[in-house]
Amino acid sequence: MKRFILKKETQKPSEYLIKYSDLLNSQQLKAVMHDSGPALVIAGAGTGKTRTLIYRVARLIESGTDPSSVLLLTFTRRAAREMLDRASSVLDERCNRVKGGTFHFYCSQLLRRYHKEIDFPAGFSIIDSADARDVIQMLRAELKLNRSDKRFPQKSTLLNMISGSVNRQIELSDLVEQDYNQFRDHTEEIGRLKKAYEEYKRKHHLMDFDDLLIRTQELLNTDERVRAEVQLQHKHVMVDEYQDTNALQSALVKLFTPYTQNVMVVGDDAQSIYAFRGADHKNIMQFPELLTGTEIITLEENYRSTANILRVANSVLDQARNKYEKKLFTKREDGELPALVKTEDTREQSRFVSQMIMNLREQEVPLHDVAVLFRNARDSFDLEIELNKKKLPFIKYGGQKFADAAHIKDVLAHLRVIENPADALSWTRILMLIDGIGPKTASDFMEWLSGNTNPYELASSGLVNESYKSGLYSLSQLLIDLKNGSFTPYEAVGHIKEYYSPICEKKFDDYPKRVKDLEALHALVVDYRDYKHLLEELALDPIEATAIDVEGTSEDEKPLVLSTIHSAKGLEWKHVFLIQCLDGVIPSSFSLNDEDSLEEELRLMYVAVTRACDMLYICYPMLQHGGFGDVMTKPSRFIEHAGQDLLEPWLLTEEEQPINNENLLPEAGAPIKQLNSGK
DNA sequence: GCAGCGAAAATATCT
DNA sequence: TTTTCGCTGC
Repeated sequence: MKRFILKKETQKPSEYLIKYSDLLNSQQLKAVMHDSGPALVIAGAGTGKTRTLIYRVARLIESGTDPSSVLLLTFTRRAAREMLDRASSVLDERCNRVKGGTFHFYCSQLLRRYHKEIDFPAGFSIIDSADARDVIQMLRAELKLNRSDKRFPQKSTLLNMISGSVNRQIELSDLVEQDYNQFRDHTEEIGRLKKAYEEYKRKHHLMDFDDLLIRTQELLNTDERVRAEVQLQHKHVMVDEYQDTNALQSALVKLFTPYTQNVMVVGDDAQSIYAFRGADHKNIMQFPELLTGTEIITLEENYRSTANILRVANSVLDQARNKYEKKLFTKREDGELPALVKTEDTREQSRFVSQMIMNLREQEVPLHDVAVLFRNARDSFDLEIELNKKKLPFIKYGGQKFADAAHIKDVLAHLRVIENPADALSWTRILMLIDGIGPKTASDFMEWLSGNTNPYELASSGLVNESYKSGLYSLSQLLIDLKNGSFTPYEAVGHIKEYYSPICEKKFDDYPKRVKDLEALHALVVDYRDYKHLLEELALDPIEATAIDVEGTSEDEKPLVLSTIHSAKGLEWKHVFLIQCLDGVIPSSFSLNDEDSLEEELRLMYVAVTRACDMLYICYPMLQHGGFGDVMTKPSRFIEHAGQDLLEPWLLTEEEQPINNENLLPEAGAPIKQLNSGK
């Protein structure tokens, strides 16, 4: 029998403008050229995962795929933006028309488009977890659940439970049983609270982060027409950082999957660090079961780190109980041996790090190629003081977000009631700012507000009491102005700031700092066209950097990066300092009793180590100054047994500097290390 | 019903 | 160390 081969209608490699085969290794090329059907790319740290995705986007578009039929789901919106920008620069502008963003962002877009089908108004508000906790707190008091003799969980714990059951797609009662055994007597009340919370959100047109995902799932599961429409829009779906998706998100991937089954997911099971959000690192290995016929491509050549850094990384991973099928290799040279720096205390650690960074800067290493990483946002507080002292500019990622601060939320709440008059949460917030109005009065106003066509005429409510009359009038006047004035967000925030500043001064002792933040907010909203976009952006894509500048950063030198390890995911720097590398910090003391959590901390350590290209410095202080005197510390168990063939111990020597004893370390340029061979 | 104070408890990582 | 709770006086 004669076989006739039907050629697929794709361009031949030779016809591509971009010379993919020159730019990529064979495995990367395989992923980039992968055409149809599901694919799983297992990409170890530093193996060019992002590069592969970027070239795949370019390749698809070069082959004639309509950019708007490509969906690229990433972990942060910043990541999506950067990838598409880079794809545009290797190919052309068309790449910027690819649909990209986080699951939450894409779902919010779908829900706004199909708001009728889910019986919500298009102007629903998205609430962040701080808002969600406030609602829960309120309902908790309302349901009188806190009156019980036995301890009832705190609002954050409650939200963790509710959110956990949603994201992992398991029953709340089972979750309480498994993970919160100490509260099992309250299972029934917790269930009631969950129900009340859901009713409240529906009534006031609010959606929390989980709702964005769950409502989309419901919509696509129940409405065949919408599902078909959505699936038709995707020719290709790509998901980055798939190891950090949860059960709900993988269900969504399946629902987005077009009939062509063109789904490519990329990730590294050894870098899964979001279990606390319901992510399951096993998810990625089970992807072939989600979509049958999955092609598996593995990237193993690391281009980022020196061989010595990779050896440390591998020794971390070797401690895992869960063995990862990963043998990263590099053609890079050994490089310097990573340093293990033991300091007297946290102060000395800060002085060492800042001094080293100044030395590096003198050796022409730009500040921006250096990063300091840590487990918790607060672990860098002391260093921040030192950097300020030395006038080293830095930017910090992770920790409390700018938009989480109470004063920022206060200001934005005024805009939110304009956008969504049913947003009782924001109403309560802004009413309680007025002297004389507490929870009871605020809730009386809520009563009046529901079903009132002009909620901003607060004076006509018949609730006006002498004690808060003037405050209420000013608020009412402000809101009416905002509603009718058709201001830009910049003008609106200006008005609110004027109204709010005196309140801020009275409410907070540290108001100078907060007033400065308000200025920053004001400057920042200049780019937004309307309230809706502003509020949505701030909820889904909060300003990542929490801090801010240093005085005396005259030059436009790009700053040093301080970051939590979580926020450092996917990034790399030439020199990386890992500070506070202590047992109880990493691994966190909360994780010590649980195998799975401990394993996640180990992966976190792995992520931290693999961020470094040229040089890695692992630092820990021997003493921790606490409230009740000094506490001896233990270095992290993950590095405790690393031999001197892996990590070179550095001995810090103090140099006498009678003139200025702030500067106890050797001057820049002077040798700072000695081999601690004698131990 | 509100605000302020002191005691007690919890305490991270992020969309 | 900071946030939350409960109590007291206005």
